[in-house]
Amino acid sequence: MAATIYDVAALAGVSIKSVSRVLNREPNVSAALQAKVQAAVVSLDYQPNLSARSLAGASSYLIAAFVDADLTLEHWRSGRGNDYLSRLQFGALEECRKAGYHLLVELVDYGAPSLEARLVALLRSLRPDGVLLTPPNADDPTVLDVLERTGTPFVRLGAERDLGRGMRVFMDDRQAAADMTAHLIGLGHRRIGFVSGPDAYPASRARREGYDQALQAHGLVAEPDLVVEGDFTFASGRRAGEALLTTDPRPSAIFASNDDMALGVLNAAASLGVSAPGGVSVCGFDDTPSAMFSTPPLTTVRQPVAEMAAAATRMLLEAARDPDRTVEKIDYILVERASTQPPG
Amino acid sequence: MAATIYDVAALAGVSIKSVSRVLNREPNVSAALQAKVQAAVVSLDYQPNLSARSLAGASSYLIAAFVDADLTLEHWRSGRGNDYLSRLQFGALEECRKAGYHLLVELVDYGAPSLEARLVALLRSLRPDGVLLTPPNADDPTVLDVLERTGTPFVRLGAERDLGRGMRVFMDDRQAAADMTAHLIGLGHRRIGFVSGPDAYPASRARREGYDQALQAHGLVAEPDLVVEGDFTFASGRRAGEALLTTDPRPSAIFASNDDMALGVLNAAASLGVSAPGGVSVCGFDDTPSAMFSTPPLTTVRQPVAEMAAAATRMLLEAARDPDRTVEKIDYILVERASTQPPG
DNA sequence: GTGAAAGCGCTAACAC
DNA sequence: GTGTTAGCGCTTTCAC
Repeated sequence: MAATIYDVAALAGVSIKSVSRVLNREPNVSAALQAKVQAAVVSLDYQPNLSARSLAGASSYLIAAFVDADLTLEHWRSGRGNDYLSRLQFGALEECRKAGYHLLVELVDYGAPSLEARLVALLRSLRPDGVLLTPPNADDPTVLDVLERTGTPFVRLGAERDLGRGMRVFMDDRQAAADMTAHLIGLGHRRIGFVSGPDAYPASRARREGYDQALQAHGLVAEPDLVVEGDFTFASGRRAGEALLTTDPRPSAIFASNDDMALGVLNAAASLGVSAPGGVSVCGFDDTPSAMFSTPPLTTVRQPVAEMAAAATRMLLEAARDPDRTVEKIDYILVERASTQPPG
Repeated sequence: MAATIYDVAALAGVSIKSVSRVLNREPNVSAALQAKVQAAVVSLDYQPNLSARSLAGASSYLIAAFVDADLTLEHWRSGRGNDYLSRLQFGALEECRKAGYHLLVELVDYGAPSLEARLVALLRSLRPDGVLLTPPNADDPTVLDVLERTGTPFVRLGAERDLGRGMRVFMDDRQAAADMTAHLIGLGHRRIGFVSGPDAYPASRARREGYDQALQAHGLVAEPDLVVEGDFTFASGRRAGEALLTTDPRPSAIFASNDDMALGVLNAAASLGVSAPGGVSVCGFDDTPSAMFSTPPLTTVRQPVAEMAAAATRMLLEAARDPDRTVEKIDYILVERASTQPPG
C-alpha cells in the first residue's frame, strides 16, 4: 500500500507534525530534521493524499473553471469546437501544475432556475481554492453572490467592467477594435463594413464601440447600413457578408467581430464572385486556428486567452500573499495576414 | 457554515450511518427513515463533502484524462488549438456530470525519465476512480504498468490494438480511410494522392493501410510518389500538396490523413493556381471546425471523439457493475462537402 | 433495519 | 524547534 505520513515519520524518527512542517515548508524546522524527513519521503516514495489534506486543512488544491453549459454543448454539437476553452485550459493548467494544483472544468447551467442551488452544491462538495469565471457569464450576479457568500476567491475573465467584486483579467477589446479599424483606414479604406456580435457579450459591445470610435477619429461616419449584427457563428457571418457585399456602393473592407464570422464573410465573397483581398479586404478578431489556415489567411486580433487564464490562475494562487493585485490588463496583438490590403 | 452529516442526522432524528445509507442508496432502509432523511437533506441544503467521502471511502468521484504535455503545449503555442481535447472533454464532462463525478485533465510528460514517479505521485494524491488515456500515448507501457499496479481502471481511447490491458474505445480508422478512398474512386478518380501522418500514431498507420487497401480492391496500384508523409500540421500539408501537385501527371484527387493537412493542400493548390475541387479534389480526416468553414468546405471523415469519450467514461463508471464490457467500437461518418467532385 | 465506534491521512492548536 | 492531541466529515465494520 501507499505510504502515509506516519510511515514517513516512523522512518525518519520524528513526529508526523514535523513531516507535515517539512512538506508545507513551514518555518522553524532545523536543517537536520528537514534532511531526515526528505530522505524518508524519497525512500518511501511518499505522496500526500489530497483528500486528507483538504479535509483537514483550508485548501483543496483545486481550481475550478466555470463554463457555460448550453453554449459549450451547442458548440460541441454543431462541431464548431471551443477554441476559447482549450486555450483557457492550457494557460490555467500550466500554472496549476507548477503550483501542485489541479484544474477542474465545470459546466454550469447559467439559465437554470436551480443555478444557485447547484453552484452551492458544487462549491460545498468540491471546496475549490479559486474559481475562474468565463465570458459571457463573468458578471452573472447570482454566481458572484454565491461565490462571495461561500468566500471563494474568483477571477472574472475578460471582464472590462469593474464591479468591485472579485478579481479580473481582461484585454481592451474596444481599443483593439479601434486599432484594427484604424489599420484598415491606414490602408486607404473609407467604406468599412462591420459585423457585430450579440449585444449580450460585453466584449461584443466594446468591439463595436472601438469601430465607431476609430471611424470618428478619422473623420468618417459610421453608416448604419454598413453595420450588421451577427451571433458569432460562421452562418451569421455569411449572411452578414452577403448583405454588406450587395450594398451599393460596396464596402472595400469588412471587419467582423470574430474569426468565425470573418470566415463566413470570406465564404459569402467567394459565392458572390468577389475576390479577397482583391475585391474586399476582410479581417476578424480572436485569432482562432481557422484564421491561420483559411484562404486567404485572416488578418485578425490575437486575443491572448491562454495568457489571460495563466495570469488569472496566478492571481488566484497568490491572492493570500498579494491581496492588492485584483486586476490585470493583458495586451493583444494585431496579426496582419493576407486577407487585408489597400483597396483595389 | 455548511451543514454536515451530523446536522442532517440530528434534524432527522437518526444516526449518521442512516443518513449515509440513504445518500448512497444502500439497501435495508425503511421508507419512513428514507423520507425523514431526505426531508432533512433538503431543508438543510446539505451537500456531502467530496474530500471526506474519498478519504473515508473507496471512491474519489474523480475521473482523470491524461493528455500529452509536449504535444498539447506545442499545439497551444503554435495557435493550432486542440480540437481533439475539447471534444473529448465535452463527451467525458457530460457523462461525469450525470453521475456526479468530476473530470480532471492532467498534462503528462510522456517522454520524461521521471514519468513513472510523476504518475505514481499523481495517482496516489488524487486517487481517481478511472483514467482516460488519449492517443498517441494510449499504449505507453510505463503508463499501463503504473495504472495496473495502482489498480486504477483505465480506458485507452482510439486504440485499435488489443493489448489485453484495460478497456478501450476506438473507431475503425483503416476502414474509414478505405471508405473515403473508395468514395474518390467512385467519383471517377484514378490517380489519388495521399498525405500520410507520422508513423508514431497507430491511427496514422491504419489510415494509410485503408488507402492502400481500397486502391487494391479496385485494381489500382499505390504509386510510391503519390504518397507523401506529413506530420499532421498545416505546413506539412502545404509542402505535401506542392509536391503532389507538381508530379506529372498530376493526381486528380488528394486524400490527407487529417484536416489540417488537407487545408494545407488546399492552400498549396491555390498558390499553384490549381482550383479546388475543379482542378483537384481534396479531402481530409477528423472533421475539425476548420474543415466546415474552409473554402471550399472539406469532404472529410467525422471522427466522433466526443462520443468515444462519453462511451469511455461510461465504461469507467460502470466497470464495477459490468466488468465484461471492455471494448467498444464507435461509428464514423463520411461527410461529403464541396471539396470533392468527379475529375474535370 | 438501525446505530455506535473506529478509522481514512492529513492540518491546526497548543503544549513543551 | 518539536511533539501531542484533537478534529476535518465522511464510510466501514460490527453490534444490536
